[in-house]
Amino acid sequence: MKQNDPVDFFTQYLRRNKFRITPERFEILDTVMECDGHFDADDLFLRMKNAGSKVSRATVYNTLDKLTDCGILSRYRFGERLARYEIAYGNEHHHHVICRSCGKIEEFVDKRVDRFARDAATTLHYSFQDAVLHIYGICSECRADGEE
Amino acid sequence: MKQNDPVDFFTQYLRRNKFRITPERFEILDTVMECDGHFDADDLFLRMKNAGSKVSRATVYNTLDKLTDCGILSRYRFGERLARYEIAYGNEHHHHVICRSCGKIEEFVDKRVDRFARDAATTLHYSFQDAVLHIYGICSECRADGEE
DNA sequence: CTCGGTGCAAATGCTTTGCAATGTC
DNA sequence: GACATTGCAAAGCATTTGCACCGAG
Repeated sequence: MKQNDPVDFFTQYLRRNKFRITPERFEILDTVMECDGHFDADDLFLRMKNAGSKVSRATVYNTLDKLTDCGILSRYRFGERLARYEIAYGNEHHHHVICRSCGKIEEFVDKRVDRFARDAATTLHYSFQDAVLHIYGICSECRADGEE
Repeated sequence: MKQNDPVDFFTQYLRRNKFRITPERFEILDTVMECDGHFDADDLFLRMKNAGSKVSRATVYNTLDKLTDCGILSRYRFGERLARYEIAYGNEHHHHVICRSCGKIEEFVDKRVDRFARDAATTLHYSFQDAVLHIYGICSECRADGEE
């Protein structure tokens, strides 16, 4: 049972919202789907540019917005000014542990946190969209380095 | 039993780290302690400027860093580019529910989330510093407005 | 008296915008 | 053909930096 692919999903989203189907949008989606882990807008733009693409930064930003909007991507800010993205489509929802020293990011799944988050939203009469848990600390390698 | 005040606390932090005791730093701390809820660097700078202060933006940013560092303030980014601050000193640790429509932010306390976060950090061999849970949704007023 | 801190203005870095040209519907 | 979308360059905005002066230790 194959889940229908992100290209179809994005096409439907664009149609539903009366956005146009442009080659740039799908070129960006294709490049995005090849990323593993986190990436930022400029990573993506430069990767495309180096691969010979003509897309502009403006279009990359515009499309990243739409991909985030429809849930294909998740957007995060790990205490920085730049936005980082990650593929959400077809991946299990997870949280992040970030090392304040080297910036390394690890993931973990905790359904209980998601459930509590949903409950908290309901209690405060908010509809629930999503919950983002960031845990900050120092990873074991950095602690070892610091001991010298 | 009165807890010793933030001015003493900040003084000790500065001494301990061999930073200088300057009037600007305490002028900023005083203004910060008068804030309720969330504020950003420019809020603070303008409030001080309007009150006749001579402090510069650079000093405000520098001091906000130090106040965050020593734990008097918490710094957040609610999916925006600007950083928001809130007094942490003497307040219970809490999480936030944010309305994606009007930007309203409400707080709630959930010790279980903090405990799970600490456990996750430990499991991944990170020392634990802090955990930030942001829950996004739409508040009841905005949902009502949208129905018209 | 030394060097960290300050104010100011200019620089930076990520993101958005204005505008004329283009291509989808 | 209308008008959303594009590419480009310029603007915007939060924050940082360079530098000359100042003042805490």
